[in-house]
Amino acid sequence: MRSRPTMSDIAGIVGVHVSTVSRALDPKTCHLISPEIVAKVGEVAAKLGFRPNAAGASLRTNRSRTIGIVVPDITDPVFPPMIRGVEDVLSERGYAVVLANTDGDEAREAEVVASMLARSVDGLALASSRYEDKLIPRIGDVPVVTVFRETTKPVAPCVVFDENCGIRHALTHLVSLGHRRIANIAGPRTISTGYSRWEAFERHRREMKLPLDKRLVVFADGFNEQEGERCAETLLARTSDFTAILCANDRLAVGVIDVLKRYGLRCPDDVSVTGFNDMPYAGRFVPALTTVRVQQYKAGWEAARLLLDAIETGPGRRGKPARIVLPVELVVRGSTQQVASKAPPRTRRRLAAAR
Amino acid sequence: MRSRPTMSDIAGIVGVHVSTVSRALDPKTCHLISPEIVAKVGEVAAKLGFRPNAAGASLRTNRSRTIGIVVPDITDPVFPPMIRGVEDVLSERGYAVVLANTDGDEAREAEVVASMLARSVDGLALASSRYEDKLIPRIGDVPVVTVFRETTKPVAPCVVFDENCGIRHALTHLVSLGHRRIANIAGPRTISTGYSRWEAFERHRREMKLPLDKRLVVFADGFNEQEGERCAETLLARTSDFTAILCANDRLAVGVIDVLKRYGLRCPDDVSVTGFNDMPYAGRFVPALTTVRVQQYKAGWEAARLLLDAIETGPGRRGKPARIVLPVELVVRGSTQQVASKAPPRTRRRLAAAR
DNA sequence: TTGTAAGCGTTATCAG
DNA sequence: CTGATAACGCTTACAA
Repeated sequence: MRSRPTMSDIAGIVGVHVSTVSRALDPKTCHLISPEIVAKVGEVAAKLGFRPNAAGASLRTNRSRTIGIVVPDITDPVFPPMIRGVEDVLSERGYAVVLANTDGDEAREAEVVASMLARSVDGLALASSRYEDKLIPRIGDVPVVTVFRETTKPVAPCVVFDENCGIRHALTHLVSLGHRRIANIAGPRTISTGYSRWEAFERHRREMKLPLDKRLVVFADGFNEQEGERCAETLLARTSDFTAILCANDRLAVGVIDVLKRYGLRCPDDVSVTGFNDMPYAGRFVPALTTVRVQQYKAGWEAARLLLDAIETGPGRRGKPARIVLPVELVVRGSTQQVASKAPPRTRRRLAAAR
Repeated sequence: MRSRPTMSDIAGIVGVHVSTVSRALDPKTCHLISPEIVAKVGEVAAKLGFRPNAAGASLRTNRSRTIGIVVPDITDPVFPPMIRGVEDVLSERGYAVVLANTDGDEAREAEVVASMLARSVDGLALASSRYEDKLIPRIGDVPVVTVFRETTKPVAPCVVFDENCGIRHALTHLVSLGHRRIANIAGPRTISTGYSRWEAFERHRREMKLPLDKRLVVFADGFNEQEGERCAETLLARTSDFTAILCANDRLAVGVIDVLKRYGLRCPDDVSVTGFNDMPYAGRFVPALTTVRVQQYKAGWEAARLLLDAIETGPGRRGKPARIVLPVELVVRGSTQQVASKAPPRTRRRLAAAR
């Protein structure tokens, strides 16, 4: 019927005071204690299987050696590597990670953040923030970083990807294959990746002097296959006058390709498709996705470093928060191909046939 | 410079004692307090944005409304849906989830479990346990369930899949396609899935009177693509006299298919391959994997229910712990095919050519 | 180098 | 119905 051993238990056995035990056990203060006692205390602690009660320490210090990670949905394959990156950095420093999903719901996000704050997390990594975020300023004085995403106003440090460069690479690639009429399945502009990938597409479309046709741009309400399908349907209902589709992420691209197939259009033969993220296994899909590779694990890793910095330097918030932009890389695979040279584009012909 | 509001703050404002505030705020005890005070307290709490300090409560009650999930690697696609299942059940009940990876390392697992126990988790969901597990009995009196895996001795409730049935389905399927010489890339027998899938293979191989050839069985040291590749190399170095390979999971199968391709063998034309788990996107791979679908999300969901039961009924340890076996389903896709009818098998011919 | 004592925020027990 | 009080396990001035 023994409950967990406490410092008093150890103190009792060794014959010293709890505070001595506390000091002996803490690497930062154990030099204040005579080596013999430190040894003795360590020994007894080990024998009893002592584990400091985090609640006691947390109550006293207002720190919990716990950080929170908030993601829209852990089931989206881009997040696990990021989470792993955070965990690898933090667990080495003795931090535990509490995880929550929001499904992109703002109210839910507020709830889970509140629940984490109630648990005195020492920091928060948010992969769920909106571009115009109202939540972060309300968090107060616990360090926050955003990862994969950022906010319009630089209210917290962030780790993001070079979206602009990624889109430019994808577009340049398509153009180099002879594509001119390129559709864009864009992400939700309410979150930074959606916004900036769309903006980059428009910018480079202009710079590359590609034709402007508003029908070729469709906005998804989320980054998933289902939305990819819906947007592809919308696109095809508007026009079939395109030879390539640039998608704001891989899951959208997957949905798009499904719909193309359903309409009797082949990818890449009839329509080239690009994604973004290089999600795990994207190279094994049929067709293998041409996409922009981002460093998911690295992003989590860097976010954790940022968080540790902020936690350990205290609230020394001077100047703008850090903004780490990770480089990206185009990965050319099977979903893109030289445009069919002869007019009329196969797209149009096949679509007509499919109807 | 305001720190987080506490119950005393509320008590001060409302003009009652902290204990009254505590009672008023707790749904279980608020009926003891006059409705007006309950209302008033609730109001002030809301206005201040009060959040109970979990550390205080935890210190007092020895419960934290937190549970731990331990997985080998969150980056393995089978785990996120399971984790999501756990989270969905628990977060609704106000529990937070702390997550840790072990990479299958026993010492690491002991560490993270200890770290979670130090944080007074109310329960533990382990997807990282070994078949002969020494850790669980040492955990003491906090409820544990294993998920995806079980232990030889039923030391904790578990949620597992009907491995035996799954393997039987896969094998029956291959046999119905005319395959007789079927290799098995088995998982590590140190964990229950590896062991029971291998055992099921042997059992049904005998029952179906398939030829016994020890060269056709190779054991992986882990459930990943790299091990799949290594085992396929080993297999091919031993013999090429088989027409199908049953793999203990999808990631092994993916690795196996890579190696086959490298050797100039096509899947499924030359060799049929089956996986296990139906990991996310397995149907989009090339070739689309024929595999055994398991209910990953459901497993997490059930595990969480089991944990809640155990937590809320207290240590009512009577009889054997629950063992939930979830049904599985064969999903036939593109990686299996009728065996080439004419001898000699193409396998042998192509392999010779490849050398 | 070690002991003392206070207190972190909450809840449970006991009075009133 | 409400208040007083103690205690959970730990850290940290401060005192010795």
